[in-house]
Amino acid sequence: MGLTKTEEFTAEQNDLAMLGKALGHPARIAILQFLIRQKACVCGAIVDELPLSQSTVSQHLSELKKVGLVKGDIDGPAVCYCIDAKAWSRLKTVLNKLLDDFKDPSCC
Amino acid sequence: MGLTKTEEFTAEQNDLAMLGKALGHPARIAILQFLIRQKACVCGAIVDELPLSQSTVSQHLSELKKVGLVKGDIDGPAVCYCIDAKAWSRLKTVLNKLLDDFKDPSCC
DNA sequence: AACTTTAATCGTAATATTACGATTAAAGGA
DNA sequence: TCCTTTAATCGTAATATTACGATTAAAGTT
Repeated sequence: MGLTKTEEFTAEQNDLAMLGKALGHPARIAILQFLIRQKACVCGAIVDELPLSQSTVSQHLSELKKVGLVKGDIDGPAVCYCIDAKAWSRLKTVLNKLLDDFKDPSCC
Repeated sequence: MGLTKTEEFTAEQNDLAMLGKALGHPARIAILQFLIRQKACVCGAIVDELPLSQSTVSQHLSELKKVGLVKGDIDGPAVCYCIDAKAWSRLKTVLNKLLDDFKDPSCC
């Protein structure tokens, strides 16, 4: 086992879970915060900022790219990463839909 | 390895990551949605709703309890679960702080 | 062409997560 | 008291994640 039963859940549930998972590591939160703060965002600058090796940072970046939150533009031998505005706004929508659905305690 | 370097990140980053991780599985999203929808929320009802075994659901519930999003009140031999309104509102605050920090593409 | 810089990928080891059946513990009912 | 119901925990197996060093690939420079 150890294999998530993706097929058994709705697309919305899997979508939210994928995004949540992407946010589920402090290094990836740190990367996103850094990309928000900085306007220039060469990969090397992220590596310098984080207490992790280059290969590990690259792995985290690739998770964030996989869910689309971050995109990278090749710039010479370097890569300029940044937040994908469209994906970010979708993240907000999807997450706020869940967050705002809960209104009233009313139980327990 | 395989061990997250928690000490190297800020409390805020770890906090956000913990919450994100809790949302990072479709079963846990489904549980939260169910708890939002239903007002009564006996554990057995959640097990019936999900395509997972009782023990697996219990494990997911315990993850959600660990981060405080869900609390359980013992009610005879059953347990009534519900969303912790305070934790939920903290989740909203913390998450929206991150989400709203990003304004402008301006890069790449 | 040879060299440098930059980032992705490979290989590997350790730890974590997911899932299930079986067992246990707690509470109520017969 | 014994039995039933309900949910947590245990034990276990499979898969996933995290992290690193080493290597590779791509792009520019000399």
